[in-house]
Amino acid sequence: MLKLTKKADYGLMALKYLAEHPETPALSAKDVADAYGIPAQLLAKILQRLTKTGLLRSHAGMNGGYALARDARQISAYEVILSIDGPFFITSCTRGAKSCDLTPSCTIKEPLARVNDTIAGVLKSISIHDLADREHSDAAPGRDRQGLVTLTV
Amino acid sequence: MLKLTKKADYGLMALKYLAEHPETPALSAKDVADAYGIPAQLLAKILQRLTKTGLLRSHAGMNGGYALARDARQISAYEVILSIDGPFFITSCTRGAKSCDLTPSCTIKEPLARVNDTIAGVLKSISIHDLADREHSDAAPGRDRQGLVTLTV
DNA sequence: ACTATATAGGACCGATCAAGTCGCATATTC
DNA sequence: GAATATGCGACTTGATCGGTCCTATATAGT
Ligand code: SF4
Ligand code: SF4
Repeated sequence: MLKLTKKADYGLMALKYLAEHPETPALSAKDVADAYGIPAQLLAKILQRLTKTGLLRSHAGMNGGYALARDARQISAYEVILSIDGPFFITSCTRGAKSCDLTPSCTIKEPLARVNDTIAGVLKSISIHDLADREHSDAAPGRDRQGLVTLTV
Repeated sequence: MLKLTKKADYGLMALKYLAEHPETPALSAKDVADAYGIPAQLLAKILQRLTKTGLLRSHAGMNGGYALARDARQISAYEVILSIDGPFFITSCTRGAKSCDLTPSCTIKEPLARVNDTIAGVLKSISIHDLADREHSDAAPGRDRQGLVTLTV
């Protein structure tokens, strides 16, 4: 329950890795997979998905690979999860097609929808850059960087 | 991914229902199940779980049933989910026993752990009472009730 | 041209887990 | 003692996740 898929996990790791190597023009799926021990074929498909949704730019052939399509600051964890796992919903209803059959009688779907939005907001407030540049975290200048999320049930 | 189990859903609904009927000494699992169309046997086991974790008080026999063990304000959604679905973790690692085998090389588990805490905080800030008393939401007095959650990746 | 490298993507499989059912034991009230 | 209700474990079914395999295509270097 409420568990991130490993695919999304891997995707985040890969994007972070790409963000940490801005000098290289492109890194292959195998490069990234080897760096962490992720199954190469699996990661390949994940990166393909991220490419199709526009988060990555790919280049086939030798010395090919993937590179971030945007600045790491402009890519949110939410987008990554969305790309890999599809629409983000914590409840079974709101899942377009075959939802929970007691949707009409349910009285908590509205409040839960708000919780859903809140969590989505948290994810949206996290960028790949945030994951990557951990080292300067404490040495950050006066204005501490922190996302404020308001939750009104 | 990141989806609440229906069991937790049902549990929240049931608790809310109990919170809305404070006059009755106890409501049976069947009562609640019929009120929403939840499979009775399934809900029974959920309520038993909630009883075992101390969120509900049960009474067997005729006119028996369940009642909230505490005030609805003192029961958080987090506790409910925890009781029904077990420990709350969005990642596969930190799952005590058989975790992800690339835990050592993973570089995002720490940031994700912080996200985990943030989401847990959101859930903790929601009480059964919040789910139940929806009607006076807009008519609330000056100080608007809203949970502030700080997220520092 | 040929080959090595790399992306693109479909088919498939096994393990796990959620959801729900069944059966039986126990407690309580009438 | 019958009706009601909790308590609890075993079980079945279906979906989803994690992962593999196989093929097609694109590109760079020799
Ligand atoms: S309808 Fe109510 S019970 Fe069914 S999934 Fe949505 S929230 Fe959960
Ligand atoms: S170790 Fe990294 S990859 Fe494995 S589960 Fe934890 S976070 Fe996800």
